[in-house]
Amino acid sequence: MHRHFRAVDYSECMAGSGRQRTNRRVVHETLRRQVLTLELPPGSALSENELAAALGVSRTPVRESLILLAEEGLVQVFPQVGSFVSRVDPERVADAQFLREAVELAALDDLPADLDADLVAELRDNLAAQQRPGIDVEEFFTLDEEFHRGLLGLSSHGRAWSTVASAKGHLDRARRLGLYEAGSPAVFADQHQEIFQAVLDNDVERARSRMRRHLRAVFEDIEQIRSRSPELFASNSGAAPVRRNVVVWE
Amino acid sequence: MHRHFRAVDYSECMAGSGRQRTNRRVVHETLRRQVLTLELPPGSALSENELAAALGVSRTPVRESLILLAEEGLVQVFPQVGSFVSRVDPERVADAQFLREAVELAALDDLPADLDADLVAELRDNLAAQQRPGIDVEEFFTLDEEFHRGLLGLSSHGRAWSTVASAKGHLDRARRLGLYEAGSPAVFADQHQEIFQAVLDNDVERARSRMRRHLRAVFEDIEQIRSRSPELFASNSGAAPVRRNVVVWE
DNA sequence: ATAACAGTACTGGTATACAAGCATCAGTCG
DNA sequence: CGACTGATGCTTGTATACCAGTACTGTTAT
Repeated sequence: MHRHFRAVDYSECMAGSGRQRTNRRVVHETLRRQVLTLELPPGSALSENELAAALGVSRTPVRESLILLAEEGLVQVFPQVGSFVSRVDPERVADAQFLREAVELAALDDLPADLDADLVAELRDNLAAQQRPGIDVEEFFTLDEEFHRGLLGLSSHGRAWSTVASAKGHLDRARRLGLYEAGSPAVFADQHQEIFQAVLDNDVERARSRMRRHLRAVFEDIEQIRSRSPELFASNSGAAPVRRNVVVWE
Repeated sequence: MHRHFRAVDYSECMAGSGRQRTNRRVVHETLRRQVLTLELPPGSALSENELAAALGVSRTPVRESLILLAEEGLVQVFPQVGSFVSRVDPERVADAQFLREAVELAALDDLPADLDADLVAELRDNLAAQQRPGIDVEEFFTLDEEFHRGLLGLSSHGRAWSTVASAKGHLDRARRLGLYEAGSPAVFADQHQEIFQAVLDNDVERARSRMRRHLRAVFEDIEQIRSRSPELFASNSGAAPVRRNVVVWE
Protein backbone atom coordinates (compact mmCIF):
# COMPACT_ATOMS: atom_id res chain seq x y z
CA MET A 1 0.00 0.00 0.00
CA HIS A 2 1.40 3.31 -0.97
CA ARG A 3 -0.32 6.62 -0.53
CA HIS A 4 0.88 9.89 -1.89
CA PHE A 5 -0.46 12.91 -0.10
CA ARG A 6 -0.22 16.59 -0.53
CA ALA A 7 -0.92 19.47 1.78
CA VAL A 8 -4.44 20.73 1.26
CA ASP A 9 -6.35 23.52 2.92
CA TYR A 10 -9.76 22.55 4.17
CA SER A 11 -10.36 25.89 5.86
CA GLU A 12 -13.55 26.40 3.93
CA CYS A 13 -14.96 23.16 5.23
CA MET A 14 -14.68 24.49 8.75
CA ALA A 15 -15.73 28.02 7.92
CA GLY A 16 -18.86 29.26 9.59
CA SER A 17 -20.96 26.98 11.70
CA GLY A 18 -22.51 25.04 8.86
CA ARG A 19 -19.43 23.00 8.02
CA GLN A 20 -21.27 20.55 5.78
CA ARG A 21 -24.89 19.97 4.92
CA THR A 22 -24.95 16.31 5.75
CA ASN A 23 -28.07 14.39 6.63
CA ARG A 24 -26.76 13.59 10.05
CA ARG A 25 -26.25 17.25 10.86
CA VAL A 26 -29.75 18.14 9.72
CA VAL A 27 -31.32 15.34 11.74
CA HIS A 28 -29.19 16.17 14.75
CA GLU A 29 -30.17 19.83 14.73
CA THR A 30 -33.81 18.99 14.11
CA LEU A 31 -34.07 16.49 16.93
CA ARG A 32 -32.12 18.68 19.31
CA ARG A 33 -34.42 21.60 18.67
CA GLN A 34 -37.49 19.42 19.06
CA VAL A 35 -36.22 18.06 22.37
CA LEU A 36 -35.29 21.46 23.75
CA THR A 37 -38.59 23.05 22.74
CA LEU A 38 -40.52 20.15 24.26
CA GLU A 39 -41.97 19.41 20.86
CA LEU A 40 -40.63 16.03 21.83
CA PRO A 41 -41.63 15.98 25.50
CA PRO A 42 -39.51 14.30 28.21
CA GLY A 43 -40.12 10.58 28.32
CA SER A 44 -41.17 10.25 24.68
CA ALA A 45 -40.14 7.05 22.99
CA LEU A 46 -37.82 7.65 20.05
CA SER A 47 -37.78 4.70 17.71
CA GLU A 48 -34.90 4.87 15.29
CA ASN A 49 -37.03 3.27 12.64
CA GLU A 50 -39.97 5.61 13.13
CA LEU A 51 -37.75 8.68 13.17
CA ALA A 52 -35.96 7.53 10.06
CA ALA A 53 -39.25 7.02 8.26
CA ALA A 54 -40.66 10.32 9.49
CA LEU A 55 -37.57 12.26 8.45
CA GLY A 56 -37.19 10.46 5.16
CA VAL A 57 -33.72 9.11 5.80
CA SER A 58 -32.26 5.79 6.84
CA ARG A 59 -31.53 4.68 10.36
CA THR A 60 -27.86 5.56 10.13
CA PRO A 61 -27.99 9.36 10.42
CA VAL A 62 -30.83 9.10 12.92
CA ARG A 63 -28.90 6.68 15.03
CA GLU A 64 -25.75 8.79 14.96
CA SER A 65 -27.77 11.82 15.99
CA LEU A 66 -29.29 9.94 18.90
CA ILE A 67 -25.82 8.95 20.04
CA LEU A 68 -24.77 12.59 20.10
CA LEU A 69 -27.92 13.60 21.93
CA ALA A 70 -27.36 10.81 24.41
CA GLU A 71 -23.83 12.08 25.00
CA GLU A 72 -25.31 15.49 25.75
CA GLY A 73 -27.80 13.91 28.13
CA LEU A 74 -30.91 14.87 26.22
CA VAL A 75 -31.70 11.31 25.25
CA GLN A 76 -31.32 7.97 26.98
CA VAL A 77 -30.66 4.83 24.99
CA PHE A 78 -31.44 1.41 26.40
CA PRO A 79 -30.10 -1.33 24.15
CA GLN A 80 -32.72 -3.78 22.99
CA VAL A 81 -35.38 -1.74 24.76
CA GLY A 82 -35.69 1.69 23.26
CA SER A 83 -34.53 5.29 23.19
CA PHE A 84 -36.30 8.02 25.12
CA VAL A 85 -36.16 11.74 25.56
CA SER A 86 -34.58 12.23 28.98
CA ARG A 87 -36.81 13.22 31.82
CA VAL A 88 -35.72 16.53 33.28
CA ASP A 89 -33.32 15.39 35.96
CA PRO A 90 -33.05 17.92 38.82
CA GLU A 91 -29.50 16.82 39.53
CA ARG A 92 -28.46 17.39 35.98
CA VAL A 93 -30.22 20.73 35.94
CA ALA A 94 -28.34 21.74 39.07
CA ASP A 95 -25.07 20.68 37.47
CA ALA A 96 -25.87 22.69 34.39
CA GLN A 97 -26.65 25.69 36.55
CA PHE A 98 -23.37 25.33 38.41
CA LEU A 99 -21.36 24.96 35.25
CA ARG A 100 -23.03 27.78 33.44
CA GLU A 101 -22.70 30.14 36.36
CA ALA A 102 -19.04 29.31 36.77
CA VAL A 103 -18.23 29.94 33.13
CA GLU A 104 -20.32 33.03 32.56
CA LEU A 105 -19.05 34.71 35.72
CA ALA A 106 -15.46 33.84 34.89
CA ALA A 107 -15.96 35.35 31.46
CA LEU A 108 -16.95 38.65 33.03
CA ASP A 109 -13.65 38.66 34.89
CA ASP A 110 -11.82 38.40 31.60
CA LEU A 111 -13.49 41.27 29.76
CA PRO A 112 -11.03 43.33 27.75
CA ALA A 113 -10.58 47.03 28.37
CA ASP A 114 -12.26 48.10 25.17
CA LEU A 115 -15.12 45.98 23.94
CA ASP A 116 -15.80 44.86 20.41
CA ALA A 117 -17.93 47.65 18.97
CA ASP A 118 -19.87 45.51 16.54
CA LEU A 119 -20.76 42.99 19.20
CA VAL A 120 -21.82 45.75 21.56
CA ALA A 121 -24.12 47.18 18.92
CA GLU A 122 -25.53 43.75 18.25
CA LEU A 123 -26.20 43.21 21.93
CA ARG A 124 -27.90 46.60 22.14
CA ASP A 125 -30.25 45.67 19.33
CA ASN A 126 -30.84 42.32 20.96
CA LEU A 127 -31.85 43.94 24.24
CA ALA A 128 -34.18 46.31 22.44
CA ALA A 129 -35.88 43.37 20.78
CA GLN A 130 -36.25 41.65 24.15
CA GLN A 131 -38.18 44.64 25.48
CA ARG A 132 -40.84 44.37 22.80
CA PRO A 133 -44.19 43.96 24.57
CA GLY A 134 -46.09 40.76 23.93
CA ILE A 135 -42.96 39.03 22.73
CA ASP A 136 -43.30 35.37 21.83
CA VAL A 137 -41.79 32.93 24.29
CA GLU A 138 -39.75 31.08 21.69
CA GLU A 139 -38.50 34.34 20.25
CA PHE A 140 -37.42 35.41 23.72
CA PHE A 141 -35.49 32.19 24.17
CA THR A 142 -33.70 32.81 20.89
CA LEU A 143 -32.78 36.35 21.91
CA ASP A 144 -31.75 35.13 25.35
CA GLU A 145 -29.47 32.59 23.76
CA GLU A 146 -27.90 35.19 21.50
CA PHE A 147 -27.47 37.62 24.36
CA HIS A 148 -25.60 35.23 26.59
CA ARG A 149 -23.59 34.00 23.68
CA GLY A 150 -22.65 37.53 22.71
CA LEU A 151 -21.70 38.37 26.28
CA LEU A 152 -19.38 35.40 26.32
CA GLY A 153 -17.99 36.52 23.00
CA LEU A 154 -17.03 39.90 24.44
CA SER A 155 -14.55 38.14 26.68
CA SER A 156 -12.77 36.46 23.79
CA HIS A 157 -13.80 33.09 25.15
CA GLY A 158 -16.60 32.72 22.68
CA ARG A 159 -15.42 29.29 21.68
CA ALA A 160 -16.41 28.03 25.11
CA TRP A 161 -20.00 28.74 24.17
CA SER A 162 -20.78 25.25 22.99
CA THR A 163 -20.23 23.97 26.51
CA VAL A 164 -22.39 26.68 28.01
CA ALA A 165 -24.99 26.11 25.34
CA SER A 166 -25.25 22.48 26.32
CA ALA A 167 -25.79 23.40 29.95
CA LYS A 168 -28.20 26.16 29.01
CA GLY A 169 -30.13 23.64 26.95
CA HIS A 170 -30.90 21.57 30.00
CA LEU A 171 -31.90 24.66 31.94
CA ASP A 172 -34.10 26.04 29.20
CA ARG A 173 -35.86 22.74 28.73
CA ALA A 174 -36.74 22.80 32.41
CA ARG A 175 -37.85 26.42 32.17
CA ARG A 176 -40.05 25.77 29.19
CA LEU A 177 -42.01 23.30 31.24
CA GLY A 178 -43.53 26.18 33.16
CA LEU A 179 -42.78 29.37 31.28
CA TYR A 180 -45.84 29.10 29.14
CA GLU A 181 -48.14 29.35 32.10
CA ALA A 182 -46.24 31.51 34.52
CA GLY A 183 -42.94 33.33 33.97
CA SER A 184 -42.74 36.77 32.47
CA PRO A 185 -39.82 37.36 30.10
CA ALA A 186 -39.90 41.08 30.90
CA VAL A 187 -38.24 40.51 34.27
CA PHE A 188 -35.36 38.62 32.71
CA ALA A 189 -35.03 41.17 29.93
CA ASP A 190 -34.56 43.87 32.56
CA GLN A 191 -31.91 41.78 34.28
CA HIS A 192 -30.13 41.41 30.97
CA GLN A 193 -30.20 45.17 30.60
CA GLU A 194 -28.66 45.62 34.05
CA ILE A 195 -25.86 43.20 33.32
CA PHE A 196 -25.11 44.80 30.00
CA GLN A 197 -25.01 48.28 31.51
CA ALA A 198 -22.57 47.12 34.16
CA VAL A 199 -20.37 45.63 31.47
CA LEU A 200 -20.43 48.88 29.51
CA ASP A 201 -19.47 50.73 32.69
CA ASN A 202 -16.49 48.41 33.11
CA ASP A 203 -17.86 47.57 36.54
CA VAL A 204 -16.88 43.94 36.70
CA GLU A 205 -18.03 43.41 40.26
CA ARG A 206 -21.48 44.77 39.57
CA ALA A 207 -21.73 42.81 36.35
CA ARG A 208 -20.82 39.63 38.20
CA SER A 209 -23.29 40.39 40.93
CA ARG A 210 -26.11 41.08 38.50
CA MET A 211 -25.26 38.07 36.39
CA ARG A 212 -25.22 35.82 39.40
CA ARG A 213 -28.56 37.18 40.55
CA HIS A 214 -29.98 36.68 37.05
CA LEU A 215 -28.81 33.11 36.71
CA ARG A 216 -30.00 32.29 40.20
CA ALA A 217 -33.39 33.77 39.37
CA VAL A 218 -33.59 31.48 36.39
CA PHE A 219 -32.76 28.56 38.63
CA GLU A 220 -35.36 29.62 41.18
CA ASP A 221 -37.85 29.72 38.35
CA ILE A 222 -37.07 26.12 37.59
CA GLU A 223 -37.37 25.10 41.23
CA GLN A 224 -40.82 26.67 41.35
CA ILE A 225 -41.85 24.78 38.28
CA ARG A 226 -40.58 21.59 39.84
CA SER A 227 -42.59 22.06 43.03
CA ARG A 228 -45.65 22.83 40.98
CA SER A 229 -45.33 19.96 38.50
CA PRO A 230 -43.04 17.34 39.98
CA GLU A 231 -44.28 14.67 37.60
CA LEU A 232 -42.40 16.34 34.76
CA PHE A 233 -39.11 15.70 36.50
CA ALA A 234 -37.30 12.45 37.04
CA SER A 235 -37.87 11.27 40.59
CA ASN A 236 -34.43 9.65 40.67
CA SER A 237 -31.60 9.61 38.20
CA GLY A 238 -31.83 5.93 37.38
CA ALA A 239 -35.58 5.99 37.00
CA ALA A 240 -37.28 3.92 34.38
CA PRO A 241 -38.62 5.32 31.18
CA VAL A 242 -42.25 4.65 32.02
CA ARG A 243 -43.92 3.26 28.95
CA ARG A 244 -47.64 3.64 28.71
CA ASN A 245 -50.26 1.89 26.70
CA VAL A 246 -50.74 3.77 23.46
CA VAL A 247 -53.36 3.04 20.86
CA VAL A 248 -53.18 4.64 17.46
CA TRP A 249 -55.48 4.29 14.49
CA GLU A 250 -53.63 3.52 11.31
CA MET B 1 -50.54 0.13 15.90
CA HIS B 2 -50.97 -0.52 19.59
CA ARG B 3 -48.21 -0.90 22.08
CA HIS B 4 -48.65 -1.97 25.66
CA PHE B 5 -45.93 -0.84 27.96
CA ARG B 6 -45.17 -1.36 31.60
CA ALA B 7 -43.02 0.56 34.02
CA VAL B 8 -39.60 -1.01 34.24
CA ASP B 9 -36.56 -0.07 36.23
CA TYR B 10 -33.38 0.20 34.22
CA SER B 11 -31.38 1.58 37.12
CA GLU B 12 -28.86 -1.20 36.84
CA CYS B 13 -28.10 -0.26 33.27
CA MET B 14 -26.96 3.15 34.42
CA ALA B 15 -25.24 1.95 37.57
CA GLY B 16 -21.54 2.56 37.77
CA SER B 17 -19.66 3.97 34.85
CA GLY B 18 -19.70 0.85 32.73
CA ARG B 19 -23.32 1.03 31.66
CA GLN B 20 -22.97 -1.58 28.96
CA ARG B 21 -20.05 -3.45 27.43
CA THR B 22 -20.81 -2.57 23.86
CA ASN B 23 -18.29 -2.58 21.07
CA ARG B 24 -18.76 1.09 20.44
CA ARG B 25 -17.94 1.96 24.03
CA VAL B 26 -14.81 -0.17 23.96
CA VAL B 27 -13.61 1.36 20.71
CA HIS B 28 -14.45 4.85 21.90
CA GLU B 29 -12.49 4.48 25.11
CA THR B 30 -9.60 2.84 23.32
CA LEU B 31 -9.30 5.50 20.67
CA ARG B 32 -9.75 8.32 23.16
CA ARG B 33 -6.99 6.96 25.33
CA GLN B 34 -4.71 6.50 22.36
CA VAL B 35 -5.33 10.05 21.19
CA LEU B 36 -4.78 11.58 24.62
CA THR B 37 -1.62 9.61 25.28
CA LEU B 38 -0.26 10.57 21.85
CA GLU B 39 -0.13 6.92 20.96
CA LEU B 40 -2.05 8.30 18.03
CA PRO B 41 -0.10 11.52 17.46
CA PRO B 42 -1.76 14.74 16.28
CA GLY B 43 -2.25 14.75 12.54
CA SER B 44 -2.44 10.97 12.16
CA ALA B 45 -4.79 9.69 9.52
CA LEU B 46 -7.55 7.54 10.95
CA SER B 47 -9.13 5.36 8.31
CA GLU B 48 -12.40 3.90 9.47
CA ASN B 49 -11.68 0.73 7.53
CA GLU B 50 -8.17 0.33 8.89
CA LEU B 51 -9.27 0.96 12.46
CA ALA B 52 -12.12 -1.48 12.09
CA ALA B 53 -9.79 -4.16 10.79
CA ALA B 54 -7.19 -3.43 13.46
CA LEU B 55 -9.75 -3.55 16.26
CA GLY B 56 -11.53 -6.57 14.87
CA VAL B 57 -14.93 -4.91 14.50
CA SER B 58 -16.93 -3.45 11.67
CA ARG B 59 -16.91 0.16 10.54
CA THR B 60 -20.08 1.00 12.45
CA PRO B 61 -18.77 1.18 16.02
CA VAL B 62 -15.53 2.74 14.80
CA ARG B 63 -17.40 5.38 12.88
CA GLU B 64 -19.67 6.19 15.79
CA SER B 65 -16.66 6.52 18.06
CA LEU B 66 -15.00 8.91 15.63
CA ILE B 67 -18.13 11.03 15.58
CA LEU B 68 -18.02 11.32 19.37
CA LEU B 69 -14.32 12.13 19.32
CA ALA B 70 -14.95 14.74 16.65
CA GLU B 71 -17.64 16.28 18.83
CA GLU B 72 -15.08 16.49 21.62
CA GLY B 73 -12.61 18.09 19.24
CA LEU B 74 -10.02 15.35 19.41
CA VAL B 75 -10.61 14.25 15.84
CA GLN B 76 -11.45 16.07 12.63
CA VAL B 77 -13.55 14.40 9.97
CA PHE B 78 -13.46 15.62 6.40
CA PRO B 79 -16.14 13.92 4.33
CA GLN B 80 -14.82 12.06 1.32
CA VAL B 81 -11.28 12.96 2.37
CA GLY B 82 -10.39 11.38 5.66
CA SER B 83 -10.37 11.56 9.42
CA PHE B 84 -7.42 12.85 11.38
CA VAL B 85 -6.32 13.25 14.95
CA SER B 86 -6.67 16.97 15.64
CA ARG B 87 -3.53 19.03 15.77
CA VAL B 88 -3.15 20.68 19.15
CA ASP B 89 -4.92 23.96 18.57
CA PRO B 90 -3.63 26.73 20.87
CA GLU B 91 -7.00 28.46 20.80
CA ARG B 92 -8.78 25.34 21.87
CA VAL B 93 -6.20 24.73 24.56
CA ALA B 94 -6.74 28.25 25.86
CA ASP B 95 -10.49 27.70 25.89
CA ALA B 96 -10.05 24.46 27.76
CA GLN B 97 -7.84 26.24 30.27
CA PHE B 98 -10.43 28.98 30.75
CA LEU B 99 -13.27 26.54 31.17
CA ARG B 100 -11.44 24.27 33.51
CA GLU B 101 -10.22 27.10 35.68
CA ALA B 102 -13.70 28.59 35.90
CA VAL B 103 -15.28 25.31 36.97
CA GLU B 104 -12.63 24.09 39.35
CA LEU B 105 -12.41 27.45 41.12
CA ALA B 106 -16.18 27.72 41.38
CA ALA B 107 -16.27 24.25 42.89
CA LEU B 108 -13.94 25.39 45.66
CA ASP B 109 -16.44 28.13 46.50
CA ASP B 110 -19.10 25.50 47.00
CA LEU B 111 -17.25 23.21 49.37
CA PRO B 112 -19.48 21.94 52.18
CA ALA B 113 -18.63 22.60 55.81
CA ASP B 114 -17.67 19.01 56.54
CA LEU B 115 -16.02 17.05 53.81
CA ASP B 116 -16.73 13.49 52.76
CA ALA B 117 -14.37 11.46 54.92
CA ASP B 118 -13.92 8.61 52.45
CA LEU B 119 -13.09 10.96 49.64
CA VAL B 120 -10.64 12.86 51.81
CA ALA B 121 -8.88 9.63 52.69
CA GLU B 122 -8.79 8.66 49.04
CA LEU B 123 -7.29 12.00 48.11
CA ARG B 124 -4.69 11.63 50.85
CA ASP B 125 -3.61 8.29 49.46
CA ASN B 126 -3.57 9.75 46.01
CA LEU B 127 -1.27 12.58 47.05
CA ALA B 128 1.05 10.13 48.77
CA ALA B 129 1.26 8.11 45.57
CA GLN B 130 2.06 11.24 43.61
CA GLN B 131 5.07 11.90 45.83
CA ARG B 132 6.65 8.56 44.99
CA PRO B 133 10.10 9.26 43.54
CA GLY B 134 10.72 8.17 39.99
CA ILE B 135 7.04 8.01 39.28
CA ASP B 136 6.04 7.14 35.75
CA VAL B 137 4.63 9.98 33.67
CA GLU B 138 1.49 8.12 32.67
CA GLU B 139 0.90 7.04 36.22
CA PHE B 140 1.20 10.64 37.33
CA PHE B 141 -1.38 11.69 34.78
CA THR B 142 -3.76 9.07 36.10
CA LEU B 143 -3.30 10.23 39.67
CA ASP B 144 -3.61 13.84 38.58
CA GLU B 145 -6.89 13.04 36.91
CA GLU B 146 -8.20 11.26 39.99
CA PHE B 147 -7.07 14.09 42.25
CA HIS B 148 -8.86 16.81 40.35
CA ARG B 149 -11.89 14.63 39.94
CA GLY B 150 -11.98 13.90 43.64
CA LEU B 151 -11.59 17.56 44.48
CA LEU B 152 -14.57 18.34 42.31
CA GLY B 153 -16.46 15.54 43.99
CA LEU B 154 -15.94 17.13 47.39
CA SER B 155 -18.09 20.03 46.27
CA SER B 156 -21.03 17.81 45.36
CA HIS B 157 -20.67 18.88 41.77
CA GLY B 158 -18.92 15.72 40.77
CA ARG B 159 -21.28 15.18 37.88
CA ALA B 160 -19.77 18.20 36.17
CA TRP B 161 -16.54 16.24 35.90
CA SER B 162 -17.17 14.97 32.42
CA THR B 163 -17.05 18.52 31.12
CA VAL B 164 -13.87 19.28 32.99
CA ALA B 165 -12.42 15.97 31.87
CA SER B 166 -12.94 16.91 28.27
CA ALA B 167 -11.16 20.22 28.76
CA LYS B 168 -8.44 18.55 30.78
CA GLY B 169 -7.98 16.09 27.96
CA HIS B 170 -7.02 18.82 25.55
CA LEU B 171 -4.67 20.34 28.10
CA ASP B 172 -3.03 17.04 28.98
CA ARG B 173 -2.52 16.15 25.36
CA ALA B 174 -0.65 19.41 24.92
CA ARG B 175 1.37 18.78 28.08
CA ARG B 176 2.34 15.30 27.03
CA LEU B 177 3.98 16.77 23.98
CA GLY B 178 6.75 18.11 26.19
CA LEU B 179 6.48 16.41 29.54
CA TYR B 180 8.61 13.49 28.52
CA GLU B 181 11.63 15.63 27.93
CA ALA B 182 11.21 18.44 30.40
CA GLY B 183 8.56 18.85 33.10
CA SER B 184 8.95 17.41 36.54
CA PRO B 185 5.80 16.00 38.09
CA ALA B 186 7.16 16.68 41.58
CA VAL B 187 6.42 20.38 41.29
CA PHE B 188 2.80 19.76 40.41
CA ALA B 189 2.45 17.15 43.12
CA ASP B 190 3.55 19.75 45.65
CA GLN B 191 1.01 22.20 44.31
CA HIS B 192 -1.66 19.55 44.68
CA GLN B 193 -0.62 19.10 48.29
CA GLU B 194 -0.92 22.85 48.92
CA ILE B 195 -4.39 23.00 47.45
CA PHE B 196 -5.53 20.01 49.41
CA GLN B 197 -4.20 21.40 52.67
CA ALA B 198 -6.02 24.68 52.09
CA VAL B 199 -9.23 22.75 51.47
CA LEU B 200 -8.78 20.79 54.67
CA ASP B 201 -8.23 24.07 56.52
CA ASN B 202 -11.50 25.38 55.14
CA ASP B 203 -9.53 28.28 53.73
CA VAL B 204 -11.43 28.82 50.50
CA GLU B 205 -9.53 31.87 49.44
CA ARG B 206 -6.16 30.21 49.82
CA ALA B 207 -7.44 27.10 48.06
CA ARG B 208 -8.66 29.19 45.17
CA SER B 209 -5.40 31.08 45.01
CA ARG B 210 -3.31 27.92 45.04
CA MET B 211 -5.55 26.22 42.52
CA ARG B 212 -5.39 29.17 40.19
CA ARG B 213 -1.63 29.25 40.46
CA HIS B 214 -1.47 25.53 39.82
CA LEU B 215 -3.68 25.61 36.75
CA ARG B 216 -1.84 28.63 35.39
CA ALA B 217 1.45 26.83 35.91
CA VAL B 218 0.13 23.95 33.86
CA PHE B 219 -0.85 26.39 31.16
CA GLU B 220 2.55 28.06 31.27
CA ASP B 221 4.06 24.64 30.84
CA ILE B 222 2.10 24.21 27.66
CA GLU B 223 3.08 27.63 26.36
CA GLN B 224 6.72 26.72 26.88
CA ILE B 225 6.26 23.50 24.98
CA ARG B 226 4.62 25.43 22.20
CA SER B 227 7.47 27.91 21.87
CA ARG B 228 9.93 25.04 21.89
CA SER B 229 8.10 22.81 19.39
CA PRO B 230 5.67 24.96 17.41
CA GLU B 231 5.37 22.34 14.69
CA LEU B 232 3.32 20.15 17.00
CA PHE B 233 0.62 22.79 17.20
CA ALA B 234 -1.84 23.87 14.56
CA SER B 235 -0.70 27.13 13.05
CA ASN B 236 -4.30 28.18 12.41
CA SER B 237 -7.57 26.61 13.36
CA GLY B 238 -8.60 25.73 9.82
CA ALA B 239 -5.26 24.26 8.94
CA ALA B 240 -5.01 21.36 6.57
CA PRO B 241 -4.33 17.87 7.71
CA VAL B 242 -0.98 17.51 6.00
CA ARG B 243 -0.82 14.14 4.34
CA ARG B 244 2.56 12.68 3.71
CA ASN B 245 3.77 10.09 1.29
CA VAL B 246 3.73 6.73 3.01
CA VAL B 247 5.01 3.52 1.55
CA VAL B 248 4.33 0.22 3.24
CA TRP B 249 5.32 -3.30 2.28
CA GLU B 250 2.38 -5.62 2.25
C1' DA C 1 -59.31 -17.20 37.80
C1' DT C 2 -54.48 -17.51 37.60
C1' DA C 3 -49.94 -18.75 36.57
C1' DA C 4 -46.74 -20.48 33.28
C1' DC C 5 -45.24 -20.87 28.51
C1' DA C 6 -44.47 -20.37 23.75
C1' DG C 7 -45.07 -16.90 20.05
C1' DT C 8 -44.36 -12.57 18.00
C1' DA C 9 -43.28 -7.93 17.06
C1' DC C 10 -40.41 -4.71 18.30
C1' DT C 11 -35.81 -2.71 20.05
C1' DG C 12 -30.97 -1.12 19.31
C1' DG C 13 -26.05 -3.14 18.01
C1' DT C 14 -23.52 -4.71 14.32
C1' DA C 15 -22.07 -6.02 9.76
C1' DT C 16 -22.13 -5.22 5.02
C1' DA C 17 -23.21 -3.14 0.41
C1' DC C 18 -23.60 0.71 -2.28
C1' DA C 19 -23.14 5.69 -3.55
C1' DA C 20 -20.83 10.25 -4.01
C1' DG C 21 -16.67 12.63 -4.04
C1' DC C 22 -11.72 13.71 -3.68
C1' DA C 23 -6.67 12.97 -4.68
C1' DT C 24 -3.42 10.85 -6.99
C1' DC C 25 -1.45 8.39 -11.09
C1' DA C 26 -0.64 7.38 -15.89
C1' DG C 27 -1.09 8.54 -20.20
C1' DT C 28 -1.46 11.92 -23.77
C1' DC C 29 -1.21 16.06 -26.12
C1' DG C 30 0.88 20.50 -27.06
C1' DC D 1 9.36 19.49 -20.64
C1' DG D 2 4.78 21.05 -18.87
C1' DA D 3 -0.29 20.99 -18.71
C1' DC D 4 -4.34 18.67 -19.18
C1' DT D 5 -7.45 14.38 -18.69
C1' DG D 6 -9.44 10.02 -17.82
C1' DA D 7 -8.63 6.02 -14.79
C1' DT D 8 -8.15 4.29 -10.30
C1' DG D 9 -8.16 3.67 -5.46
C1' DC D 10 -9.09 5.62 -1.59
C1' DT D 11 -12.24 8.34 1.65
C1' DT D 12 -16.67 9.13 4.35
C1' DG D 13 -21.99 9.19 3.97
C1' DT D 14 -25.94 6.46 3.53
C1' DA D 15 -28.95 2.51 3.03
C1' DT D 16 -29.98 -2.10 4.13
C1' DA D 17 -29.77 -6.89 6.24
C1' DC D 18 -29.20 -9.56 10.08
C1' DC D 19 -28.59 -10.55 15.04
C1' DA D 20 -29.42 -10.99 20.03
C1' DG D 21 -32.33 -9.55 23.33
C1' DT D 22 -36.68 -7.61 25.41
C1' DA D 23 -41.59 -7.12 26.38
C1' DC D 24 -45.79 -7.71 25.11
C1' DT D 25 -49.63 -11.12 23.31
C1' DG D 26 -52.49 -15.12 23.41
C1' DT D 27 -52.88 -19.67 24.67
C1' DT D 28 -52.62 -23.46 27.72
C1' DA D 29 -52.35 -25.99 31.99
C1' DT D 30 -53.49 -25.94 36.78
